[in-house]
Amino acid sequence: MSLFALVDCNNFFVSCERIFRPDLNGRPVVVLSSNDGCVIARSNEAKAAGVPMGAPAYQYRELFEKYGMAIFSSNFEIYSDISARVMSILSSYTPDLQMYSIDEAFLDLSDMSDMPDVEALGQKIRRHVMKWVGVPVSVGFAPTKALAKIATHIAKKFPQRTGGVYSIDSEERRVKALKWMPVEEVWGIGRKHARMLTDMGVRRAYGFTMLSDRFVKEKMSVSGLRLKMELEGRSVIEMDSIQSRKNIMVSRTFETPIVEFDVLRERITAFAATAAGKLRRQGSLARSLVVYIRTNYHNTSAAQYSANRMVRFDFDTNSDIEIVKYAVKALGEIYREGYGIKKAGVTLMEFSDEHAHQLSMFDERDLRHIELMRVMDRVNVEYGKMSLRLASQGGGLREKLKQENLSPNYTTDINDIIVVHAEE
DNA sequence: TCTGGGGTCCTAGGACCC
DNA sequence: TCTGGGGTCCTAGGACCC
Repeated sequence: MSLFALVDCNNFFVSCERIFRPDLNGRPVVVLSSNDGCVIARSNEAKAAGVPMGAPAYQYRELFEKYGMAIFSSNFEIYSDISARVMSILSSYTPDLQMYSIDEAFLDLSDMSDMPDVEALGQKIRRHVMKWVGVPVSVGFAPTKALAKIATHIAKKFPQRTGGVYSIDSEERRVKALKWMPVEEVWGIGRKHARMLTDMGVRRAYGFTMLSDRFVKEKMSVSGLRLKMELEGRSVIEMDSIQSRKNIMVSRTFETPIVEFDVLRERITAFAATAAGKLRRQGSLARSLVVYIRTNYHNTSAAQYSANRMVRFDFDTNSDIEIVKYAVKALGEIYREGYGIKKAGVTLMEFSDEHAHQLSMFDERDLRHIELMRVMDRVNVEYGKMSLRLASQGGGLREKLKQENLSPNYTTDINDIIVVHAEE
């Protein structure tokens, strides 16, 4: 019998900001996307005030004002750091941990020698994370990942009754949960499929599991079928760990569209260099990349253009210099004069392990790059990001980003470390 | 005037090869 | 006149996730 726990941080980005601003507990808080464009995290109070997920910030200024909401620009340096601390605590419960996203992880407890008292275990995890990191979490237990998702959903939705921990550990609870769960909130059923299902009169997860396998597969492909099996209690969803990611993407939306090739090249260069740095940090080499550019699709009156180009390298590499060279080449092939490019990005693909890599006789990799990159990464850790960079990448990633409400990097930048005033 | 960034998986069609 | 079938790669798009 399989058993999974899903641990999910509550309103994660907001909770991160509150660690350093405890005065904001109980007050409405929102966190905005890059460029301060739209809302990507809300406290319970902000949700209650009617701020939807993904809301464009400019449309909600009045509401923010009315409720005296605290507004933060997103600070992913802090969030990643807090996330790593939470994950490290969770991994002390089982080595079989799959970080599913920045704020949640599945713990595979199937191999535990004796069946744990899940209620007690869940509470222990909650206290542990709260005490050592200061982030509230919800915990759900179930025999499959999709059911554990629902269990966590229930724990979060009814904190008073569940104490933040819920377990789907009997057929009775499974059916009860599915009969309660709205179909559009089920993990794996998105807008399109939810619409199709409710149009047919299927409004709850339970109704979805009553459909025929054939129908589900035809309309929702094998992913839909796997989901159905999971909801029925058969564990079939496997997940790779975050360490074996298949792509690394760096992209940005520009505040003002970019028309000139030289400006665009500078941005693409910065994206490629940032992606290469991430690649080195996870100890991988890449074999290919995709560069994409597109105009603003919200602006329907302007001429639209979007394109992407894949290039395969002559050899596996993680050098800024090589990767930037290929990215600029790809950009050159898709660039068209006269379009205002609103968003662009670089994705690295086809990874291999840096250390397992065998130098072939025909390997054209310039070995001097390896040492150069090592030095560059070291300098940047010691003296701050972007201290050392390629001349062609301009001001780097943050250039032209609007971030009016950015919090300091309390935990990751020595200059921003929190100061405690002690009184006698 | 303003609308994120980073991922995964699946399917279908065309090119090309034998 | 007749005009296969299987495999792989690439591209593009759709749907979903947090």
